Amino acid sequence: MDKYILSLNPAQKEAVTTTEGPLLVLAGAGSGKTRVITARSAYLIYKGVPSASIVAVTFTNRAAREMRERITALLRKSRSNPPTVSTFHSLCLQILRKEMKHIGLRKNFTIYSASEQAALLKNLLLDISVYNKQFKPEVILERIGRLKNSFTSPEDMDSTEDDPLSIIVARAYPEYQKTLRTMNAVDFDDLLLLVIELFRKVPGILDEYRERFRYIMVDEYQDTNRVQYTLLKLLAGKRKNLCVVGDDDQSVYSWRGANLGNILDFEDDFKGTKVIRLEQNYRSMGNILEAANSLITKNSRRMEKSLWTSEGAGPTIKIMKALDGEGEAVFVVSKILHLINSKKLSCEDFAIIYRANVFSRLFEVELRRKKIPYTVIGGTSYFDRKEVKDLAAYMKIILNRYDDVNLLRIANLPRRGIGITSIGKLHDHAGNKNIPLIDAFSNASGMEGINEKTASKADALANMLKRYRSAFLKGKGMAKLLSGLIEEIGFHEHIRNFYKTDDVAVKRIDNVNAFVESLKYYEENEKSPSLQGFIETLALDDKPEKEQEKSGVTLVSLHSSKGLEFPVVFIVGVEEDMIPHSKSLDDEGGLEEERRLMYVGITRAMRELFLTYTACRIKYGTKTVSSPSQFIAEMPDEIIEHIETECADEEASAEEIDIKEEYEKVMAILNS
DNA sequence: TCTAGCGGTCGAACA
DNA sequence: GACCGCTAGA
Ligand SMILES: Nc1ncnc2c1ncn2[C@@H]1O[C@H](COP(=O)(O)OP(=O)(O)OP(=O)(O)O)[C@@H](O)[C@H]1O
Repeated sequence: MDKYILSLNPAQKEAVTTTEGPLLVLAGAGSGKTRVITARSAYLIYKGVPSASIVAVTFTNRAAREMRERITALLRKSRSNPPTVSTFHSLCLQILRKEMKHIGLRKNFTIYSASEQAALLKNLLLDISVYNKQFKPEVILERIGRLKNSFTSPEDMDSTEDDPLSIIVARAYPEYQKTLRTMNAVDFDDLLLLVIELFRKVPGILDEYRERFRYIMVDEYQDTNRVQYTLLKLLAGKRKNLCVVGDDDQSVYSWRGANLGNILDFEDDFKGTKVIRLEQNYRSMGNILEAANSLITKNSRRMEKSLWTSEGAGPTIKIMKALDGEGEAVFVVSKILHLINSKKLSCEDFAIIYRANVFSRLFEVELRRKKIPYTVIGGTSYFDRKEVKDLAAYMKIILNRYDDVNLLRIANLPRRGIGITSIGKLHDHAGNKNIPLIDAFSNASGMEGINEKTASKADALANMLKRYRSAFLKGKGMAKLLSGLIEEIGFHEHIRNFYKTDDVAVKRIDNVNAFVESLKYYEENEKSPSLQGFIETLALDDKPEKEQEKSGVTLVSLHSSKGLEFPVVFIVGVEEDMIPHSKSLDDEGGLEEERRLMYVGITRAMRELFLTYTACRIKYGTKTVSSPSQFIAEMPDEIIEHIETECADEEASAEEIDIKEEYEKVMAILNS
């Protein structure tokens, strides 16, 4: 520990040893902000503060996991437990699970993912007959989310707006909240909002948590929203031992309500705040830093900060134009191979960073072709696969019998003779009688418009789910149970029917098996495993350590790359309409946020940075001409170098023919 | 009630 | 290109 403290610079040291009162660490990329939080946590414990009194909040579960590991390593000698390190959402979920009775949530409530939210909203719009194809559920959800995150309850909604979308939102929002509660479900926003509601309603509980979390630290503070801010303010209470670190230039989540005001006004909101600036960058070589600095100064709305490095200039920044998306992938991967061989770098030293997750595919194909291992962060994981989501839906309705959305999903999957019309009738019946859908299934016999055969099928389904419910809730041998369920519903046959070709079906079945495996893994590695716990893991994307193998080249979106670092970084698809994204430009301040995103990407690089773009790209199935991003021109000419690609890799042209073939093969694997 | 096939659409990022 | 919703026909 002492040694670690010594390795900090004076400004960092001051931040670490200022343990009481509000503290704002404001600093640019790579200046050691995260390290301050890690060191400060360890320092507090070292000074005798119980670990249980400390909470550090990070933005992603991945970041939380890494920080926990680092702190644990620092504490090795003292044999203390690590403090709570968690995201806002996980932290709030933990609180809600314990205190749910105070705010009317029932046991085993479900967290709805984006697609479940959309399914719920769509059903409900149809029910109250305001469904309008023009306004997609996602658009309405975004508006609802914005209302929720500005603490606008359905009651105090401004009803003076009369454009069609606002009218629909006004009708949908109250229903949406009501339906979530009847289904004993919450969305991501609710996790935080309900905790705030709880704290306001039951001050005793708030006091309890204030006593418990005496020291609060927040990483990536620039990306917190009003709700998160409110939560922090409540928790910090009079003690105000709140330490936040952030960089206004790295605020890239305005679409989730991130509010720069939180960081800009921190000093006003917390009187007596100590502000510490860190100015030395320990991550990047000079040229990289210069490119980042000169880009970001094009933004008008920012806090002045300086950032320097004691490192040399290092290599120039390489800009590369490829013919098309595939050419870009071929170039990047051959460059990686080349650097691995010539500079003794390992795969883990490389990252390929893109604006949109779809980009990962092209690179995955090429990496596989060259047999280079890689890890994709974010995007659609195999937990998002249809067959996995179907099984998860079974588990969710088993866990929470009010979860109509997931019951609807699996009611006739695999086909069991309960068709759309019957489901519609059952749904209406449940709605009229105010009972959960599953009860309508059990009482289907004799219901108008439902024939006996269907009724008995519905009843059988309800019974089966009930049977599994009592078995699963024991929390033991769940993987076996799931296998049994898969068998009983004939899921494998269903998949074989559904996907005509053997190849694809086999892959899908592999996914199913992998899902069973991950449940098994969870059971074996969790102190007190439960169905609920496993499902939460899925919802919060909080996978256990070992399952998250982090080896090989990293593929990651610009957003998720925040906080990471790599010796060599490729930012790909650096094109107009991509970065800046065409859809971002309508928003107020959209261009500046895109520039910050680019800034985040650039500053991930330690030694070498490549930016690539294409001459044309396939968009929505048609070839479109692309042009380099305006951000490229915003970097000083002296430090950039344009390099040629055509024939950069001699093999490439010779292998051209193979590529097509292998491409198809690999795509088939990836798609399954 | 289910399936195949067609046509329209396309707003990315995350817990 | 991929996904969704609709329609025709079994
Ligand atoms: N005092 C120091 N001496 C040497 N290296 C340091 C020091 N502080 C931090 N570093 C190193 O600098 C790099 C960046 O640190 P860190 O991730 O904490 O920065 P950050 O400000 O959180 O960056 P970002 O905002 O870009 O996420 C890390 O590799 C870290 O180990």
